[in-house]
Amino acid sequence: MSLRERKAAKKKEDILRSASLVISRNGYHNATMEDIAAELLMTKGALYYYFKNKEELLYSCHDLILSAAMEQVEAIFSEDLSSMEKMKKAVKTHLDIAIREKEVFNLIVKPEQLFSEENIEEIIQKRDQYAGIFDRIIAEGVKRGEFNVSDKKMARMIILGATNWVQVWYSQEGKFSKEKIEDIYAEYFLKMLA
Amino acid sequence: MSLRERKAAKKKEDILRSASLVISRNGYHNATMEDIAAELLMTKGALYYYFKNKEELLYSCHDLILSAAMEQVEAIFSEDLSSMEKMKKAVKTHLDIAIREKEVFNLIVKPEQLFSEENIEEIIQKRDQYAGIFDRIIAEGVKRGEFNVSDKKMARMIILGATNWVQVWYSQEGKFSKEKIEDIYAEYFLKMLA
Amino acid sequence: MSLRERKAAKKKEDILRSASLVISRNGYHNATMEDIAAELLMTKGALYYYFKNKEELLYSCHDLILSAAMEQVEAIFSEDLSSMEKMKKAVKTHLDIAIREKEVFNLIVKPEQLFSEENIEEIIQKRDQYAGIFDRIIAEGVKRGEFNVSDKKMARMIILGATNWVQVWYSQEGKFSKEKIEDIYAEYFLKMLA
Amino acid sequence: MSLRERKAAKKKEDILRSASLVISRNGYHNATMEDIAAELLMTKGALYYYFKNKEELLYSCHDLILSAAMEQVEAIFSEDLSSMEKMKKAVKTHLDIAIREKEVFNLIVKPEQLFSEENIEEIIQKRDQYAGIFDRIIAEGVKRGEFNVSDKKMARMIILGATNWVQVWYSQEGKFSKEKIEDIYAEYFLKMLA
DNA sequence: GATGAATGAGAGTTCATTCAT
DNA sequence: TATGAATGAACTCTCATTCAT
Repeated sequence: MSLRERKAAKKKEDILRSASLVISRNGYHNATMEDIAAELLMTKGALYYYFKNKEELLYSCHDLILSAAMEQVEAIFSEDLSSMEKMKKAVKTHLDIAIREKEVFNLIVKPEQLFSEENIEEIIQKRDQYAGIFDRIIAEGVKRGEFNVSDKKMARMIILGATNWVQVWYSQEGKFSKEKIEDIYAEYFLKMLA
Repeated sequence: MSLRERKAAKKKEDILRSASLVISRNGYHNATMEDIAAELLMTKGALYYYFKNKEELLYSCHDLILSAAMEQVEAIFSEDLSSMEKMKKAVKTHLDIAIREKEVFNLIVKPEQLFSEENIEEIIQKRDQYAGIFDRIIAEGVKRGEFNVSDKKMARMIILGATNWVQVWYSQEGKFSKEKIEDIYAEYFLKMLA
Repeated sequence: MSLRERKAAKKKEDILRSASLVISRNGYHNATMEDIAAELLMTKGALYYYFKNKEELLYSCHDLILSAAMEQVEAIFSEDLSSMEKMKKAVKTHLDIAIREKEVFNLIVKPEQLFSEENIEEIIQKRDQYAGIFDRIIAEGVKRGEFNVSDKKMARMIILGATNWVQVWYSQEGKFSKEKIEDIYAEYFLKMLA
Repeated sequence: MSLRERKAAKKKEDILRSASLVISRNGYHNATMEDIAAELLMTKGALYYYFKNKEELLYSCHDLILSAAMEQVEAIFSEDLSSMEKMKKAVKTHLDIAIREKEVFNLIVKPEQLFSEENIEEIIQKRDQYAGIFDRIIAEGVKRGEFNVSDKKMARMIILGATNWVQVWYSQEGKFSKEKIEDIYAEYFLKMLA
């Protein structure tokens, strides 16, 4: 990658970060291109130099975070740990991202309403892929005799649902630290899976 | 209440129902005043006779559903049942509404972004009040020795979070019936609380 | 048609007239919705109450004129006249409209570049239909022995091409009156067809 | 002319050719600087090294073609031929260019709308000069007794109008070959002038 | 000479809201 | 009470043009 390309890539990342920020502040639907640009002291026109349109900018934003999350959780699955340990770490990772990326994470929620057909399929697929890692952890745990669940998929949905929800109510001012929350959530889930 | 007032109240309810429908169909941000009015064969101008503005219409919409939910869950709490039974019924009720009212239910999720200061406080308060009933069920269960949890509030958050999340992925075509989902969810939660 | 409807229809016509005017003044591509609205002391937003979008407004504009032209020329064809008389009158009518509606008439020229697939077919069809009347006049003249042409279609193309071109150079200030132009054109064409 | 200047002149020609191509493909108003540059694997910024702005580029484009046409038709006029032969050849040449340069040729149509005062005068003048050659052919033919027309200018306008119009409907797929069209047009015109 | 990047003005479009009738 | 009509602000997107490097 040439210097130019690296610079451009960096700029794209900056824009994505700015977009994430604005989305977090104003919510997805009130995040205008103007806002996103202003955050970087650019004009909105410049954004179109890097992204075809708003949808693609937002799509990239979403993709960036989901890809990172996937990488991390996949790595955890590959570690040499008990299934309970894996789940504990995976939940913590997921919570960590869900809290940190609050709003952007939310784009995953209703992609059908935000994205057009071009992108929607890839999004759904990636989302399923991500959820699939949790399924594999659970399945492995059941096989190893660590977990005992009546329905694996439903268990995963409860886990991801509850953790996704965290970003709805979580705020720095809350009485619980992020670490504390992560511990308690993991504990409850393991109890549920046991 | 005079006849005129009763007529107006009825019309308001009609509008709210229409709004719920449109929101469920198009998603919150794509529900225009025009759409809502069209559903009732009115013109959008008429809506302003009954509601000050869009926010208030949406607020009422949200309030209607939350109030109904509260009433039902409160009733369950007052019944003469074991805490486990109460929780099971409450979860089922909550799931039932979350699935049926999909989108409108979502207004609860990010009220800060949708409503202005005037309404926001009341919404948060009502939401907390609703969550409080679940807190009371858990507290009662702990006192009675039915439940055994390390942190009550967190347990409630997991339960409501997971159930709220249902509407994100649930769709009639899914392989699980609503009843089946309700049973499994209740089972997992009770295991978690035990 | 109710009073309301008639009022709306009248307004639509006003807009069309205004659009024609602005197009004539600024040229097709520089005629903005703002300009068209300003001409009527409206705001551009109001135009969207009457027309779905700019294309449809322009399409209606074009359709109005072409339809009127068609009606007139069709009537001439039905008259009890010699083919030469018919052609003379048809050419005059065509020239009359081409001169009066200068710019709007030009929309017919390159519809492929201005209109989307939805409208394009209908436009082409109508245009062909209009040209068809001239074809019929020529064919009739040939059958009656009044005209003597090697290729009917090509003759029509020359006639319509030359008359369409009039609006390119014609301007009130020119040394020829409209009537004079019409006479000379007709004379030349008849000589060509003889 | 220095080497440098010659190089620049060559590049200018390349750009003009590219511009013609893009205009022909997309139509005048949809030909962006970006498109024109891309055709030459340049960036649009570079175009501004050779041309002051878009208008001047387009002006040059137009000028190039008109100049070439003028040269050819002027040469025909100077040949030792009957007026009828001259007109036949001139018409064929004109048709040839009109068909080949379709869109660019169209710039001539409404120069008032495309060019600013700076260029407009020169364009009109050149256009009149070009038309003048046809006038001279006709005048010569009249003097020689080959042609018999009531109004020379009008005759020329019909001829150029009809031929200009060709590019509106002509397309390779048509049932007539370019040669056939040229023959028929010439035949009709000569009949008209006779 | 040429590029990548940015600007800024303006276009079309949408929609909550208002108001005379 | 309700409607038709209009407003105005906001938004996405485009493109000719500029300029440091």
